[in-house]
Amino acid sequence: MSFPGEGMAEQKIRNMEEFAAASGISRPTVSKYFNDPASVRRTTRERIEAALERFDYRPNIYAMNQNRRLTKTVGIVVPYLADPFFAEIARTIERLCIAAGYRTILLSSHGEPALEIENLDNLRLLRPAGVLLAPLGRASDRTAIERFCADVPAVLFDSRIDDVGEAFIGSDNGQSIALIVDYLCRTGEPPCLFEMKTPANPNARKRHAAYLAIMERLGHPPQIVQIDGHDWEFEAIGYRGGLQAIERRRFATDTVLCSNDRLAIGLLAAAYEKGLRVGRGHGCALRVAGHDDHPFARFTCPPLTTVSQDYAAIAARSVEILLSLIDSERTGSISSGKVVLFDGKLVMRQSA
Amino acid sequence: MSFPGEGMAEQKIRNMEEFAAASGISRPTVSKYFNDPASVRRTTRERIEAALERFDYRPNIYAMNQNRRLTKTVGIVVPYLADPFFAEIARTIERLCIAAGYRTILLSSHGEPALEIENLDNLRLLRPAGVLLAPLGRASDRTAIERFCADVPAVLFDSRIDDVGEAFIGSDNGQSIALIVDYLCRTGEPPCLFEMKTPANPNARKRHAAYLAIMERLGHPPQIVQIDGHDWEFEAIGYRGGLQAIERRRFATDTVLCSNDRLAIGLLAAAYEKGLRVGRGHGCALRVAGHDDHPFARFTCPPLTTVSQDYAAIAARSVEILLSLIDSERTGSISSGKVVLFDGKLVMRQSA
DNA sequence: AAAAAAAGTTAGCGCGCGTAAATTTTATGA
DNA sequence: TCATAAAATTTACGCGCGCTAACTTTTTTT
Repeated sequence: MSFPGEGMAEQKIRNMEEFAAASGISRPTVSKYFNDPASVRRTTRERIEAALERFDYRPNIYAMNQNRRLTKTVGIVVPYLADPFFAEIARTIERLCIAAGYRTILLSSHGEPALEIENLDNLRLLRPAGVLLAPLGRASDRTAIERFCADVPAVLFDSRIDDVGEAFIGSDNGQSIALIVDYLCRTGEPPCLFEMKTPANPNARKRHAAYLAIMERLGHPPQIVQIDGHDWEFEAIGYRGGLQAIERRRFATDTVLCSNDRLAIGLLAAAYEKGLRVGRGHGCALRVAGHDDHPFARFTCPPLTTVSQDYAAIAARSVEILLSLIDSERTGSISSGKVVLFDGKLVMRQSA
Repeated sequence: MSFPGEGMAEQKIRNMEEFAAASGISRPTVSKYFNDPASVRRTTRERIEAALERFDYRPNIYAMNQNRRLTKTVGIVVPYLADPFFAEIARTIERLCIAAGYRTILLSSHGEPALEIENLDNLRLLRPAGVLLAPLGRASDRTAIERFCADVPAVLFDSRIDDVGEAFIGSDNGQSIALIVDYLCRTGEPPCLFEMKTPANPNARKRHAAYLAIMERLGHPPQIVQIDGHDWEFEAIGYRGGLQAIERRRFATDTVLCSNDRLAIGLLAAAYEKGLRVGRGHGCALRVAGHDDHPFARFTCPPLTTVSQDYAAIAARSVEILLSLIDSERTGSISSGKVVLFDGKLVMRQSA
């Protein structure tokens, strides 16, 4: 029954049964359509889509996921969402997953190992088709993550945990550190490395090692300034550590390479407070470089010279590998611990 | 059958039926327990929890949500997650919801109105118990949000849309702008207002109005510098607009009040590039103040003087109201458009 | 101690969909 | 044209849990 003035407001569709009846197609075929529109005949598809416009029905997610063997959702877990770097890479990943026909669920561990495990436990209940995981790193419960990866197809990115997960996508810290150190040495004094004493992130360790290697190759003695701090508030850590390092004259040269941009932002604030002019011009007392090309690095004073991580590529490749992994899970083929590292690019600004 | 050395590895529990049998309790009672552990007798609860330790069973979320009238999840929608301000307030909200026994699902509209609607559509499918929504503002599809709020208990925060949602929690822009303008006038020249021409956020309009009001009351002519930009990359907008404004000498006084901190961060970068020393000391050409006490405002050069939003209070109150709303939804009582505004506090740093 | 209240048990339906097997219809091509 | 393959349909069952009613047991009250 249709009332004048009600437009398309026909009967309310409550479930797939009713929708199938209204569209003149059997329910199993409609179900097939929703699982893969291309799996039904063109004429059938058109009839369903015509009905779809009239009734705007959408299948019940819970009922779908309860019965499907393969849930059409992928989980995304990042270590610290309040860091715009992770917010942006998560967003890029989300886009790609949705474009591939998956739902997405974004979780942040907020720097807490317990929360990381809780996130994985909760994810497991959702029976996701796959998971993209950027672990906390050192603080992560390796065993728990290993168990999780045994159950769920998982691709790790950003922070590597050796031999965990089906693949790892990240940056080549060796290449990027060599790049920036080489640049700094060519244009001025060799850099000191400014880093946390017990870094949460394994990248920091690789950067440390890469720094030692490149300095040795260039024939300079390594100068490392390690600062305290064990949470994810890197700006605050860099600021406090920077103040101390400046006061105690711990920087052996006038050039500092920070283990990451957020630390550098803190150091810039400390240098400003101490009246040290940062940059490479006349009258500058300090050169400061970072790593990552953080979204805010363009807007520091002075703008931060750094090495970019190609996070668009990291995101794209991570999703690509996960999807193929999900597919091979269905077909039964086996893939193993693939590692993909992308090169960083020098981003020259004013700070060094 | 129990194998030596296997420890607790007893039979695998597949569903609540099996778990109930293993724990010696009937399934309906176990179901009651999972819906509210306090609803069963203490001795029963202890028996269930003992079994829980042996088998680590957890009910199937999809089956639960399919049959429950009230899903134990709340949705959180923020306009732009790459802004640490929203990331942190979202986290605070998450904590509170989880503590209250709810699952949480975090979505970001990423500055795109279409995505905001999509988020709400997807949320609706999840039949959440309630939603905490920080809308995009001007760009939001008011009708769509209204429809959503008619179906789902929703509390709006941060950005108000008049007469939409059951409640709104935010900051008192009138109070906070008066506070900072008054401070700036007492300590130097009266401020110009630095804002976007067509701000995405309704708070910006209220701050504009509040600026006019307080300047009038203090007997100063208002000076407004409006800049172009219509996305959420406020730092970039503030930077470009700041460069132009400085070049064309559009600031009538030496003091600038930015509509928000991210704009201020951009302006600081522009001032630095133009060689304008920012601060309130001798030799400073410009005073810059912001609004919000953004997580990064402490680390700008110079550190940014601003007005803090009490986002802990905003988060707490939003959740509190939503939960009572959900509860009254069950009991049938009716509440109406409550509005709660929190005062800002002056955060004096070095930039003004 | 008996009576009342509370908690637990048994039994069974329903939710909305996936999926498999068997059957019928439609498209393909020689 | 007809045999054959491909697609769609029908039929039927199962997923894991919420929820209710009627009944039984345990606990609390007086």
